[in-house]
Amino acid sequence: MPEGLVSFPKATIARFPLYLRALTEYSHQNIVLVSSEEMAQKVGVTPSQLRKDLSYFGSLGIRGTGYDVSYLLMKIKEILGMDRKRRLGIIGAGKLGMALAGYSGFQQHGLEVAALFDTDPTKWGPVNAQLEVFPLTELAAQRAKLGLDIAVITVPKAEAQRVAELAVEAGFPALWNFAPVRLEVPPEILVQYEDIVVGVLTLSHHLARKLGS
Amino acid sequence: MPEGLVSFPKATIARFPLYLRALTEYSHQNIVLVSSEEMAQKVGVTPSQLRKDLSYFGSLGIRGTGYDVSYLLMKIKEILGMDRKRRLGIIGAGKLGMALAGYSGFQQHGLEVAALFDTDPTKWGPVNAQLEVFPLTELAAQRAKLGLDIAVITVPKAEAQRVAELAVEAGFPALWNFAPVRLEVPPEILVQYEDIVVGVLTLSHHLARKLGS
DNA sequence: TAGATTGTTAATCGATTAACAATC
DNA sequence: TAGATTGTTAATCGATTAACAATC
Repeated sequence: MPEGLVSFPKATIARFPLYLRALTEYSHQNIVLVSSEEMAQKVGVTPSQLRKDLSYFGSLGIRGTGYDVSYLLMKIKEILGMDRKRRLGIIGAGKLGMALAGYSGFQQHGLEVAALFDTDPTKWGPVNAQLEVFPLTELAAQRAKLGLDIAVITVPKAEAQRVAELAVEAGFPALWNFAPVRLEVPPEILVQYEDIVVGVLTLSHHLARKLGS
Repeated sequence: MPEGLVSFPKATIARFPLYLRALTEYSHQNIVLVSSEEMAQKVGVTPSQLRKDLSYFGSLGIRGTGYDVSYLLMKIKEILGMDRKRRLGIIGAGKLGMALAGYSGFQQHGLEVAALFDTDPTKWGPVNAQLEVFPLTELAAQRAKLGLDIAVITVPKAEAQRVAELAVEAGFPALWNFAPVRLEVPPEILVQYEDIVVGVLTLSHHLARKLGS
């Protein structure tokens, strides 16, 4: 299927990070080939769905044989934009912001926390050898200087909208928002919402139905 | 629509925490009535979708008038199982586990971190006045004693499956898994997966398409 | 060639939206 | 009653699955 300017099912894209992980593991185990059957089972989807998902991006397997692990790994990294390093700027150097800054899982996915920003002067300064908390007023300057791609919003709910607007003005093309509010931004800005409470509340709902309370 | 033993669209349930938040805010602002139009706009869904979602749980509004904020709030809390307090036991007192234990947003959603567990003896003991890290061997005993409902898995990937099995043996009906692996558990056990990297990688994908790299 | 497994089509399933009758 | 807004139906849209032809 030719690519062109089409966009792909949201649900498909959301499964690619899972495929990525499975393939990384196969690669570490020196497994060279996998079938859709085997990999689907590992990831928890149907073989049909796995093949369909991959087919949106071309003919990535070998009929009668399966998928070449390292080739597919490369393609999926490309699809997820991991062939180029993405730099994150975290706005809000509170508990959550600092916890994210210290998260070790980003690196292996081509992501790097390159700066933090805060309005509180007591927080300004180096965090470690590679990382510094800057005044929020330096957002635009540091975005350009450090080549930041994604603004991570970890400020309190009440400040999230204002901070989002600052990030847009500063030239960020994408926002990753941890504040539990809907952001009003121009349509060309990409926004990803992250909400820790949604998952556990749906669990709570199912628990209530299951236990009858 | 009568309830019976039917289950509701997953996507519908996932939107209820958003409705909950909007209603909580209206309530704080002493707003008594809202229309589906107004509330949908705030949450970022269509009015049709909001009304459809609510309609699965009965006739919760007043035709010609709108929805009574406090009544709807009560119903949604009920639907999400928030009428009863849910107690969480966090397995893995590492960085992530401790960060979750300190998260202040749980309380207002009827959730409470009531215990932590770890195999490392240097971590055992009180965290603060209300919270203690227990040896993992005490999982079953403390689950029963403290009335824990949900096991939160924050151990490294390699240990997640083993820990999940221990939690099931200990009698937990639900698991909230932060380790990036699929868990094999009996079908009656509820499992919710949480994966911080999925969101930002889909953002990275869209960014790659948007910027052409 | 025979066996295996992909890539793709068509059928099915589920979720969203638009429109409007019901009713406050 | 007239105006407003819900609850619900039917149409649309999108995603998943099953089946199989293509092909290694």
